[in-house]
Amino acid sequence: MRQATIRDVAREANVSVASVSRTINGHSNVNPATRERVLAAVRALGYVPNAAARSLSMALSHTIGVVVPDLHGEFFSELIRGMDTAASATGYHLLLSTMHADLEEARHAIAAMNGRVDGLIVMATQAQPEELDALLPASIPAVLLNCADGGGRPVFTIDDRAGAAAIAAHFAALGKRNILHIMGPESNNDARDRRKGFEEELKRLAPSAKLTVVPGNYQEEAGRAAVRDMLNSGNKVDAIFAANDMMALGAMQELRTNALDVPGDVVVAGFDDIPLAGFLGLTTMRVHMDQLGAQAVECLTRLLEGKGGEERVRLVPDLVIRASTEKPQ
Amino acid sequence: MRQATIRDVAREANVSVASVSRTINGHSNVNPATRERVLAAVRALGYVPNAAARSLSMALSHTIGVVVPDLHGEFFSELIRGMDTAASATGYHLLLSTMHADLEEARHAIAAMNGRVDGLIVMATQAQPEELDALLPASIPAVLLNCADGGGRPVFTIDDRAGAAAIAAHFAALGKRNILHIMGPESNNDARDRRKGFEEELKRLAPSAKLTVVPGNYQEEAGRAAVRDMLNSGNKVDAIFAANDMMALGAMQELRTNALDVPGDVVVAGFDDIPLAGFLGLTTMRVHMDQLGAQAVECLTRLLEGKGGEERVRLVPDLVIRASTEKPQ
DNA sequence: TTATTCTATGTAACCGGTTTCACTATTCGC
DNA sequence: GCGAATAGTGAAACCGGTTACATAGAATAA
Repeated sequence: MRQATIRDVAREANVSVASVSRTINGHSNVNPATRERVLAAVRALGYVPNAAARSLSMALSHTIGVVVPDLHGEFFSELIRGMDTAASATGYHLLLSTMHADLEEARHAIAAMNGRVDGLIVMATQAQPEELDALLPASIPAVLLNCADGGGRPVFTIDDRAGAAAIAAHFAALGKRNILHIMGPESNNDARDRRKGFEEELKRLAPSAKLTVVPGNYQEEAGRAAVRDMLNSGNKVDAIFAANDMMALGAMQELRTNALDVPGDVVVAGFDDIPLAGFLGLTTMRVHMDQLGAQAVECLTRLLEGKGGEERVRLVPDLVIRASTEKPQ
Repeated sequence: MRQATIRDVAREANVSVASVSRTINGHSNVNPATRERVLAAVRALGYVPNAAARSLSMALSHTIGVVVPDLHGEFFSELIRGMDTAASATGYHLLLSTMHADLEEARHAIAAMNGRVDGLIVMATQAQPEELDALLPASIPAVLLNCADGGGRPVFTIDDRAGAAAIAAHFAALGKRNILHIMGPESNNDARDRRKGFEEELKRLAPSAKLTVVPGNYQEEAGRAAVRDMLNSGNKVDAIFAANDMMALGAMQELRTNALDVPGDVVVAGFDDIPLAGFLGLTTMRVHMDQLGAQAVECLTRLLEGKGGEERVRLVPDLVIRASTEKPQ
């Protein structure tokens, strides 16, 4: 069955399309009697305005384009949930494209959004600032997520350095002085920032502390391997900070397998606060992806309404202290 | 900066808009020299076709509208990931709306998609078939997720009954005869199906078994409470099937708190296979939300291309046997 | 050579809305 | 009771694409 158009409604109600449009959009200068006739016709025909036509003629779609990489697990859904909540609160919709790896795909995704979205939210963890800039159309506003540099565009990031620094402060306060950091992939911005933040804060608060950094890949097994190597080398650390929870959990398990007590002999902390961390009592930094998404959307809608310019927000994660660094009372 | 339009390109290349359009869309009847001039103009102006205009004139958007409830945790992201992968493989985009609770919101979300999408994928766990039918426009195809009845439309569901039956079979094979089922919310279709599938299969395979069913709400605490009640009542069950993993984990913890061995004294199984389940050794049914999403998209694209009609697919979850029902070797 | 096909291109209508502008019929001020 | 302001309405242009149709010129057939 063909969808009724505004002209069908106009014919049915014996008015012009202009009157129908005015009625639909709640303009004031419509006679109540006319309005009623139009609304009756709308109901009778089951008329629903065509969003593409409206976008075209108004040059406005009330839609936000979202381009994100293939995030794993909770993060993705929390980010989207946060965006969606903020967007629907202000009457916006979300056009979603996930971007698997390469930039060419991102370019294509963004091109396909031209005309359908009023603004863009782009998360490109690995892209270089200048690549990213070439990607984004100059014609519509964009907000970036988790980027080092936005080239004049608002950027919202998780403050990995501050988060890692909080762990360093926690370790320092506990009096730990021989510390192991299991890093994430070197290519990853987050991983580098977490290392840097941790290292700097530790040096500041406990200059005498010894810090060993070993590579990892965000997988549980990397945490295990790091602990095994540590034990084999005879290096007796008293605290471990892994760049994410999965590695921290691996490390914790391996320590216990080797009859070391956590937190008695070694304290362990991670980053992210995945659900498992709460269940297994891992101290970690809680990252609020939903807030990140919501704030990005709010910033973009502000931009779309002409108010607000560049912004640079770093969302600081919360330190969640659990049994892995604190003796049970 | 204003986006270049097709007329700008036509002027720049000294041709008509028709030639530009033909070049862009790869029609054959364009002179190579003209094509080159057009492509040069496109590059010079940074022209990107306006998707809204194209949708309008072709009555085709290459976009799929997705309306899903606010799913918790992994499910949402896996579902979307599955859809996105399948969609982008066939050149489609995803316009997402999450629907918090009420139908009015769903109606609004669907109305806003009119003209923007070629088809719909709708998941409405609580809506009645007739309500749902009234919601969906007759003008575009739709595929339903997790619905009892599609009223002629394709339906893709997780086969909760078969999944629950698999647990029943597992328990029966283990020789368990005094069994507790912790249900999900009564209002929930999934919860009712899981109970039904479990009950029926158990009756079939072990008619002598005694089954107690207690209410729950999918929260961890409900699992704990159910075990406490069970212990207080003196009912000595030897197997517990909770309608989801969180309740199963709560039950498992409470059993161990009360010095009961899992799986020695009581075996425990859940449903969903959340990441925690793997970590804590909980036997459960693995639900493949990504496959559900991907298959729904593939079905819809088939529908959009005119091939394929009604379909009813039940995706059977996999039984994953872990330490909570099986003695370690 | 002339009639006929074919290729390449342009003109203009159309998709379904919004909105400017012109116009008529009121209502208001005096 | 008359001119001015105002409310209500419709015709038509426009948004940026696609495409049916017309047409001119070149290639082919007779």
